[in-house]
Amino acid sequence: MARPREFDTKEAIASICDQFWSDGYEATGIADLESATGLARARLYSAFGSKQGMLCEAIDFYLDSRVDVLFRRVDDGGIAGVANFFRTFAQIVAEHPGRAEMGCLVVNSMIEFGRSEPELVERADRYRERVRGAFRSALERDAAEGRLAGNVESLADLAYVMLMGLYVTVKGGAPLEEINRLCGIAIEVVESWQVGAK
Amino acid sequence: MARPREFDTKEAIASICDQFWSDGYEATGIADLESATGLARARLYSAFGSKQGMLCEAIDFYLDSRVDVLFRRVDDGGIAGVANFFRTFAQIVAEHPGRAEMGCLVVNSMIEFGRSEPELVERADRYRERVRGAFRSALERDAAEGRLAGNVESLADLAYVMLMGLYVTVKGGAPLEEINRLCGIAIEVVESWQVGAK
DNA sequence: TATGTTGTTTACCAATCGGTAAAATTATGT
DNA sequence: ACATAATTTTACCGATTGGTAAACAACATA
Repeated sequence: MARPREFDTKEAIASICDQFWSDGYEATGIADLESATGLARARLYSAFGSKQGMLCEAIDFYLDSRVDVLFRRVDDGGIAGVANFFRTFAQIVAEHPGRAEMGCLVVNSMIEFGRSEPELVERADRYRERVRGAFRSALERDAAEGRLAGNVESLADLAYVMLMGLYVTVKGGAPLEEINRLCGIAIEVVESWQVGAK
Repeated sequence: MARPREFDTKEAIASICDQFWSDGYEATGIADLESATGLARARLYSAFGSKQGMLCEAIDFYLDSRVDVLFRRVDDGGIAGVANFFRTFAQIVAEHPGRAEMGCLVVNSMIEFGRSEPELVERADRYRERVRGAFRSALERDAAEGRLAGNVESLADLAYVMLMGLYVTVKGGAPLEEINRLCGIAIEVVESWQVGAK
């Protein structure tokens, strides 16, 4: 019941998210966030409290938008859905190298902060749960019909750990051919889970 | 033919390495490096040129000491050597959580810098080559005697990508049981490469 | 012992860091 | 129209950032 905000909070968070995502937390100054959002620092602080607070909101936004969009098609795609996920991954790296080199905001933040900030550890936990959950529910469909050779949870974990390895490798600037090879291997591994595949 | 250094350069680099390793590049200030080495900033700069120069030397030291020591036993250990590597990894996480949470200096640096610094990209390349090379040469022994079910390079790549995924997960503060589960899966995968294992 | 060369010490730099106090502005409820 | 409560604006803060210039000290050679 007073003067309303003149800017859209979600929009600001989206810009902040992109900034942290592409440059990392420590490497981005408040000035970078000002120019990314077009808002003066005092406005950012009155809305979000602190730089860490901005990161938390950015990660929440990232989880609710980017991550969810990325994994929604995996959720009920079966083994093929998981394999296609890695195919899409390779495709994005090939076609949008700039975006691919940003890696994953959560992975980047996990490495920058380690377990020093509980609020971030909790978000990292949620992230892992979402990723593994997507792979799990995808595989469960095939498992229910006896088409999966192996344990759902273990194979979902394996898919998760391969994906994390890929993120690190891409961010590390590995040549495209290497990324393609690694994605190909991941796809082979996933497809070998079909009963009678091997 | 002039005044000699009063400190051991290697020792200083080792301390600098530990500092960057545990706190990351951006998060460590020159003051931290001063107290880590016991040397005044001007001495560090006269010896190493710049903060980035210190990181480069730290990574070189890390590659020549830590990484090499870690993988020397893998080099000719066969499938069992690779499996034991992951067993040792799980053991270190369980027994020395503090050290484990530091992750890997090269992985951490890859994520912090991306491909923005060519000198670091080159070192990241060397790192990946060393890791994959260790897994490859380990597997080649068994492959030569027909005990390996699969392609050496692909399986070495898979071992590499799983290891990277583990580093990320550990650094992200995942609970010990989760790490143990993931390591167990990696071990199962590796051991399934023996002919007649499955 | 004089000199050139290097390392060490001390003090310092401009720039940037994250963060904030207070005044000015504006929509809303009455 | 007026008071109220929130936002926006402007200007600013002390602390820290990475980095350096210059005086001083130790060694090798001549």
